[in-house]
Amino acid sequence: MLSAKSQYAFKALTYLTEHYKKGPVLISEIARKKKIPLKFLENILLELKKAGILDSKKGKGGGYYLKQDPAKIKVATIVRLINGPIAMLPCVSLYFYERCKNCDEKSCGLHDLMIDVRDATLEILEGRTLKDLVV
Amino acid sequence: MLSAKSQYAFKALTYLTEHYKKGPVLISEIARKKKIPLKFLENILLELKKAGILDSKKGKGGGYYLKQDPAKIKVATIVRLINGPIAMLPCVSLYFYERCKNCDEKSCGLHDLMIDVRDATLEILEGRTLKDLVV
DNA sequence: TACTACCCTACCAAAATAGTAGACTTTATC
DNA sequence: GATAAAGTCTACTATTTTGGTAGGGTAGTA
Repeated sequence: MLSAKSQYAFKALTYLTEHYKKGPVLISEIARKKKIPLKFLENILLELKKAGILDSKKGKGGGYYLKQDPAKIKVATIVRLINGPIAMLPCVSLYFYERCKNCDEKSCGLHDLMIDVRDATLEILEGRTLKDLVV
Repeated sequence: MLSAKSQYAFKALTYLTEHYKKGPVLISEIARKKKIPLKFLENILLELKKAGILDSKKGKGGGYYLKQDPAKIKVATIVRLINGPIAMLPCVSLYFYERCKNCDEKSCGLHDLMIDVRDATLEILEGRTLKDLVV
């Protein structure tokens, strides 16, 4: 399941997508409109900025805005960033790989199955962008 | 990600699948062979028994065994039982549905996306059984 | 230079996860 | 029927993750 943090991130990003190219948006405005705890949202937006998804302007008239075209920001990227691995097992994760304890990957049926699940999931998450989230 | 508990459950079930129709298997044997903490495994097997997946025999010569044909036990069933929801959002879960806070499901892009992810995942998890986990 | 708004570190509480303890019950077999 | 084997059950504890808060620092703009 996506964490609350991830859901907040998507709500904020959706809001910023709707305001793309319309100047910086205040954290407090996003928090109010999307009903997200203000300080928690600050952390999330800062994280997205450090990852290169958002940029910000300080001082009066400042705020956050999308650094790239929302049609170029994949949903998969956001999930990995805020929520962590997409795969159901560490040993089949592309970006967070860890070897399994006590399980030979070459002869593990669960391993093979979870690769299929991962690929099916990625096919969707890699193919959709923030733009697709706005209806 | 699947919890450690879920991974233990699958290891144990795989072992029992390999011993299907060969009489009861000791908890301690499974724990030793699959390197699972004994008491933790006890809880897991008991849970699987209460759910109707396993059955057991008490006393000397006792142990656990699969109640049904491993080719008829879906992976999805086990995941739901031990790990919980398969969907990435409560509002798109078939078995653990909960309404979203502050999100109208009819106009939520994330909602629609996650339904697609859920269906792609289920297509695989509902189609494979314990038998498929044994290579 | 004062105000605004993001930046940053640290902290805290609650919930979920992982694992343990120990007493109890049932059953096979000698 | 005694005994030992083996699952049953309740409860507890420790650790990690998650969700959220506090408050001062820093930079930009008018």
